[in-house]
Amino acid sequence: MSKQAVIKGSCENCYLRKSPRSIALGPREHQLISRSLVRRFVVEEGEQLVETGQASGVYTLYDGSAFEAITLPDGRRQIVDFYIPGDIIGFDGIAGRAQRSVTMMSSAIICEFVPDMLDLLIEADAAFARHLIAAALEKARSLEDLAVRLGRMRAIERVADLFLTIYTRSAAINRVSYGGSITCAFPATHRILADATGLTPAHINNILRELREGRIAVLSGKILTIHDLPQLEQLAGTAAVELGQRLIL
Amino acid sequence: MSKQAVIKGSCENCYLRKSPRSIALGPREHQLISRSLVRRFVVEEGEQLVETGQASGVYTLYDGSAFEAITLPDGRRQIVDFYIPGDIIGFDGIAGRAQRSVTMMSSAIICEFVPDMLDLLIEADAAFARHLIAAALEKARSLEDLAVRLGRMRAIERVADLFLTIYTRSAAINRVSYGGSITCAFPATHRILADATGLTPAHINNILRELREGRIAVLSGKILTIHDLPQLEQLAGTAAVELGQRLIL
DNA sequence: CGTATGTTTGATCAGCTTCAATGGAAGTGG
DNA sequence: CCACTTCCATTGAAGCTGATCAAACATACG
Repeated sequence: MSKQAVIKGSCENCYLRKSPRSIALGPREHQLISRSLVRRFVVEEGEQLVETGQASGVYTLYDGSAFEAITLPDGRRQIVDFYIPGDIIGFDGIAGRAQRSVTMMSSAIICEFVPDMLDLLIEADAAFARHLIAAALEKARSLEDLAVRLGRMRAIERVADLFLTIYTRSAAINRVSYGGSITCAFPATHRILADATGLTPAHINNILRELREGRIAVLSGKILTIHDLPQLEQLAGTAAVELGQRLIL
Repeated sequence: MSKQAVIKGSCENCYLRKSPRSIALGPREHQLISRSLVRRFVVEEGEQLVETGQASGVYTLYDGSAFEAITLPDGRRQIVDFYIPGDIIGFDGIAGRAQRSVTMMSSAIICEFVPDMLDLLIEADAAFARHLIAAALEKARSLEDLAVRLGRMRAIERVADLFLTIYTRSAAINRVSYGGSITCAFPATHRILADATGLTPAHINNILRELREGRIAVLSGKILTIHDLPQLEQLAGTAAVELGQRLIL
């Protein structure tokens, strides 16, 4: 955690808010958000945002990508969420929770807010409280999907489902390019994929080859390329859905 | 869904609220809750609370036990949550979400509230909004634990972890008896255990035998008996924690 | 009693893990 | 600019965990 930067402008004009899927907020909320912003800083690839057990604030991922993992006493690790630009990190209090960590998959820019910002916003506006509840429930929903993936899918289905999720979420923030094939950023190593799908890196490698040779999807050079979306959807057992609006701080 | 019953008394005096872990509410909240209660009715073992795709209200499980499951197109099923008395069902809108169902594991009594009760309460009181957010985040937290169980634990650890969770949550509502061994209600079939742990009924049976012969825990006659809590905790990789306060509607 | 549902057991097998070794790519210091 | 290091991807052999399938048994229930 390093390199504090100068903050220019207000959060109201944040580029992340330009998205049509960004929930509209009132002037009071904008003011509260801007005032709650503490700093914006860079976290390098591989570094963790919050060291275990430390107090922390609320963050948003301004740019870059990251994952949240839970580690068992013997070192086994389960990745429970991926973060992309615009996502709120730590509003569920990662800091107080042992063995939970957020690690950058690329060099990232983080906005840090004061720890009690959410309380202030809830107090200020019932509509905002509803947005926060919606955000929390959306997190729960995606964790339920993760449970299905881990508990009841075979290896290739798990990877397909993960890829589809990454694609869907990237599309929701306009970070997908459609030039013949669909491509979006996903700087995950095989180990990261393994820890996200409950598999081993060796087997992930087999699955990726299978997807590559089937001309379904390729992960290479930190870029996910989807050649055959219908087939990916069939493997995942779900169609790629358009995501609804989401809260941007 | 059947047998509508007469409702006597207000929610303020609900027996579920007697627990020391029940979050204290103000008079206005009590009034709003009581007024939002539509009916109380019985759902029989094996029946589902919400048929897929139907509109529904918000419920609490007044008595009995249930599970929430997600079903894949080909019939594979993952149980993502268990419910015990006092739990709120459907505040995340199970009704609108395909392939999601809540099934009773025993004959159960359900309190149904009006669908927009939560909005009313959020509007009425910021403190209540915070409780709801806390409840949603607690749900997310337990789903993260589920992900670890499914993704990174071996079979016996998964079952031990599940048993520990059931015990911890039962203890939080005073539904555990400590007579030499620890016992609490858990009317799950092997198939239910299998769908909760990502295993098969046949293998669940092997694991239960192992736990039984190791004098660690026994599941028999809808009762979970824990003979050796420390060993169960070691298998699960966690100590049984005392749960904090929770919202009772 | 007969039926349905759940439990128990065994044989066989597949999917994924484990372990080990090789190769490639990117970064670092001389 | 090269040698060195390090991390990651790739591959293969062997083995284990847990799945699958099938059948017998127990239990509850109408």
